[in-house]
Amino acid sequence: MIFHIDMNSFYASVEQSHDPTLKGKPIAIAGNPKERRGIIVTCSYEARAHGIYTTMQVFEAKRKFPELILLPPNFERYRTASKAMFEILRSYTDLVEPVSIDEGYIDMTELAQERNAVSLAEEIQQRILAELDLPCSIGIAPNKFLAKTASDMKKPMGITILRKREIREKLWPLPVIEMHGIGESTAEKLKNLKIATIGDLALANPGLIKEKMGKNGLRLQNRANGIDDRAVDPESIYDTKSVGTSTTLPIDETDEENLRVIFRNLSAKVANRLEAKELAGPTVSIQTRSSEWKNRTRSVTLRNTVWKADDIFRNAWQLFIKNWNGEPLRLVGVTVSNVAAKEDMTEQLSIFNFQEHAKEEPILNLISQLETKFGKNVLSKGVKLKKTSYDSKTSFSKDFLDDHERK
DNA sequence: TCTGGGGTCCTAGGACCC
DNA sequence: TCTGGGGTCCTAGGACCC
Repeated sequence: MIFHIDMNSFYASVEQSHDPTLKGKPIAIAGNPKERRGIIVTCSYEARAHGIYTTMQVFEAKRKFPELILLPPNFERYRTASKAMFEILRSYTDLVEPVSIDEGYIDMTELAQERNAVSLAEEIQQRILAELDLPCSIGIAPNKFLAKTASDMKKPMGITILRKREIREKLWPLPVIEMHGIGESTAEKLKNLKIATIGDLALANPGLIKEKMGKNGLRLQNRANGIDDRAVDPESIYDTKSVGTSTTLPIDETDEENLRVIFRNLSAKVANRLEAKELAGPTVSIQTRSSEWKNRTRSVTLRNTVWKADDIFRNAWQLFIKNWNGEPLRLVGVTVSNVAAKEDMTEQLSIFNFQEHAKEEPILNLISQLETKFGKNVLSKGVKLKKTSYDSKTSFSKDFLDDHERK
């Protein structure tokens, strides 16, 4: 018995709860109202009634509906409300899995033995409304996928049950694009296979699906048949894989010095967030988006984990300089991935300490540059960094030598 | 309607190991 | 000198979600 709780236009609702004079009014949260590239992040139902929607450009929204009340985001406020909401959920069971700031699953199997599921959902919904002044929709179903689908069916303040035996009647008539996990691209692919509705997908030949769409296709087909065995996992929230930040630039940028400053700032931001979460990781990557919307990523995996702004920046900048052809850039980003809790990396600590205090900085810098340029495999396994010397004879992998020995 | 910023997962190829 | 079969790790790109 899984519940999916989905907060209704969360940011806008939090603002309305914070300032009740905004209730019943068309409001929207916009990234940066003054920026040319600001977009609508969330808007109230009143705003939606006037054709305003998420991802719409701010100037377009204003043009369409001049009376729209625009508010800057206040993420601290949203995080606080989110925490309080999940605390209410946890007062029912520990089996709470936050999915994002405004939605999560709870496994109510045990509680539903003694109490009616709908009345439990009503109570949760009423408590969130009474205690936090926030509306939500709840989906009730035998698994995550159906619960998520159900919570989407009635908004705001809906409670929807989706039983397995109702799939044919309630789920199958919907177009595939409505399905969680299917976006524009997959919908287009399915269209070419003459699959238009979720029912078409459910009943399609699995061999064909596997052939054309791989294992993801089969998973989607299972979901269409109401099959989903994912457990509610309260720990998943602690399982951060990457920490990154990116920014769309005010103008398409071509100036290397400006870009250097931007990369420095992005690296510092990532370092701060890693620090706050006590995470570090060995992989540094950069993202760029050209003025023609061409996206690129470049990454390097180092022998050490990094978390400091300087180390992140040094590697990010090397990656950038190595790959940038001078084209105007609309967006740049920096990410550290494969992260893990810092205290879990005791094995690495001696290397860090050594690196921090090394007198051999030129050597370490050289290694770092080589790694950025040629990848981690520049150094073969079992390389020893000695206190006073670096044994170059045994330290380069075969591949690297084949290509670069002479140099 | 030409589109922000935070993420996760998957695929495919290549290098490498035993 | 060329060959199986099992596997891991890394990189780049893409789809998707909120």
